[in-house]
Amino acid sequence: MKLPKEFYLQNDVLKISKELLGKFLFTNIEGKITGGMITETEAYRAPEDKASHAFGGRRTERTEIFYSEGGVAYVYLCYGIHNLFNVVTNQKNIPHAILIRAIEPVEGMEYMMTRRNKTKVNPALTCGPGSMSQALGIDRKYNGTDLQGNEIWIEDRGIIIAERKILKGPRIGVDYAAEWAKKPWRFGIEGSKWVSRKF
DNA sequence: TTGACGATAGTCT
DNA sequence: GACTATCGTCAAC
Repeated sequence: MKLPKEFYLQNDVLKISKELLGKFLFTNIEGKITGGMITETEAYRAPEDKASHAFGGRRTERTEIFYSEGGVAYVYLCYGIHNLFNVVTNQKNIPHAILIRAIEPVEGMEYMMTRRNKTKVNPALTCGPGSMSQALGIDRKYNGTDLQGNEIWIEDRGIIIAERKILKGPRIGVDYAAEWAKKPWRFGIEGSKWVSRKF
């Protein structure tokens, strides 16, 4: 069951970030279906969130997709090397997004290992936002992709992560955002080894 | 037109 | 644990 459009239109990006844990992210790229269960997310809540690219309501060619209605992908290049995949949420003109940082592999392990040049299925394969995107074949071409389509989508397979099983911690790599960097807006599944770093 | 700077990951110590 | 490759983006010149 693909998550419906309404899921992404909810207004509480922190709540959606937690609800995405235990959902299944899939891609069908170059004829290869790959995917897994989402185990780690981070919320970005502009305009007030200094750590967001859309901080202060900034609109540029890159950030424009942030202002779309929820349910589309925001993919950008970080450090000149890594493609980072985000889900845009909320109503049109409200620039909220969720960075998907890690998945537990479920489908198409062979393809993911080839893309990542790895020989084992372990957290290095799909944990960390750059690694995950590479494993799934996501790059900047997919910026703006509608998650209701057949290239990238998220499924609900009936797994619910209880609030008490959700780990929370400060977001990674956003120290420049001062007090906003300290907010516990990074979420993970307790006990999962499929996370990019310890909480 | 140009220069400073990352929402990282892999390698080396 | 420290070091850094590498290039698109953005704001200033």
